[in-house]
Amino acid sequence: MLDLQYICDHLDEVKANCQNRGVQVDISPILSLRDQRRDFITQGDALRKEQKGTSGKIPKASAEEKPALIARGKELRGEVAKIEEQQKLIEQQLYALQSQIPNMTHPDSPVGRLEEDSVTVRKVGEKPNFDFEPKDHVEISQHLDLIDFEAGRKVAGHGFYYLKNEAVLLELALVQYAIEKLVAEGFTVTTTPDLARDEVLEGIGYIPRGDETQIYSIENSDLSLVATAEITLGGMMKDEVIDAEKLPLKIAGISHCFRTEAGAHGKATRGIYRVHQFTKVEMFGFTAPDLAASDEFHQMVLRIEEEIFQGLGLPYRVLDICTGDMGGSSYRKYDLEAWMPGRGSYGEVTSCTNCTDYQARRLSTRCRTAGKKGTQFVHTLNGTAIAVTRAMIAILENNQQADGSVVVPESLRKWVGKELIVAKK
RNA sequence: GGAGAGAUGGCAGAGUGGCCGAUUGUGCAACAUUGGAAAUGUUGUGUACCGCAAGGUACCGGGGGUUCGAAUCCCCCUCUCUCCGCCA
Repeated sequence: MLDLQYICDHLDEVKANCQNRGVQVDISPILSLRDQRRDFITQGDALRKEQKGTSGKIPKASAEEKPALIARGKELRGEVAKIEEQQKLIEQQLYALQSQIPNMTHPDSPVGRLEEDSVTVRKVGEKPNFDFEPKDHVEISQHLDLIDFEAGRKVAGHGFYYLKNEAVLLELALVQYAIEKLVAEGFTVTTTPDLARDEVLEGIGYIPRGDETQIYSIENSDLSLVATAEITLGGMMKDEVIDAEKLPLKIAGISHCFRTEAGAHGKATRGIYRVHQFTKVEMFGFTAPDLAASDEFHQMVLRIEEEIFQGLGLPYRVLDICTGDMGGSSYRKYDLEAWMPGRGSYGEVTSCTNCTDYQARRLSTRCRTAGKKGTQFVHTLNGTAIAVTRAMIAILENNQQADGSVVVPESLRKWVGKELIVAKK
């Protein structure tokens, strides 16, 4: 979330930003809530001060004075409790309102509401020229016996699937390929929990357990299945104070991602494009709290994402995502969309986001700079290295041959163990 | 799963109802001393919130309770360690 002081001092900018982001929220009560909160704190502090003074006098007081002091102490206890309760109520309202306000936006981000308002920064790679009618990944995987949708539906329902045969090798190869790259780039690699506490989800900007939640939650617990390792990686430094000299922290994680995809019915539901579970390698960064540092990190993450797809030989385009299409935590966001011949269009395969201090404030992840007083909230960034299902669609569809076989990208062959995936007999 | 021990400031480690936001050691910083260093000495050294400031309030794993007053007493939870059992 945004800093309360900042919101109050920049009311008009924040309002305009909400407008650009397509977030409907009336932020005008915030000033009065802020003032009420301050009054309760001031009153509470004064009462507690008197309380301390009163109880402090008791051991030294004479027998005659004591009863009056004790009586006053009792009174004060009640008053303090009353004020604290009111303060808590106001703070809940304040928190609820503050949580609805999205992050501020990079001045260069395109303003717009729709996907189409995002700007294509560049296109890289050549789309394949087929001298036959290209199939989509569902047909290809049926022909090559790579994905069992039927079994997935039977066992876990629509949106679940079994990878089979070379698809399994491809998943493992993609993960290995991404991890090898990230180790070379100086990332600390991890495997993360696939579940996280709700407060961590909220800190990152997800809303578990709401009506429109995208999150699977575990009953009778405060745990939810993660929608991305961004959650578990960002949560790693919750409540920590990092020495500024150690920044930036570059951490990557392998996790499974679970999404209910509520409200996505009828929207590209064919195949493994939109599924309830997939495997992903994610990058995460904690940087010093200044825009120069986090912008630089953001560009690095984008560069790595592009190099990963260049290394796979897949054509893609880079989008500078418009204000209406980024999440609440985002300050700036780029997506990579790979060419997917089966759909005849580009499909999102990665995204990378600079969240500035928006997530860090709620997670209370701070840094200490030598010579600077106090602590500051760090900046956080995240980006996809490989989302296995989406990458696999692009590989199968772009590398298909006239005879129905699929060429394995050269960079994956050492793990897949073959150059060509052909139909089984 | 069973039994026990514990959680205090960067770290170590006192503190069992008021004089404790917290003894002390250590680490760190500044200064003094020195040709320079070691050693030594002095001073300082947490975070958050409210306030223009002076200052104030909160925080001893987390939450609740008892009390005029809680690091200290009571209840619940979490985590760590040791032992036993079980297990991929």
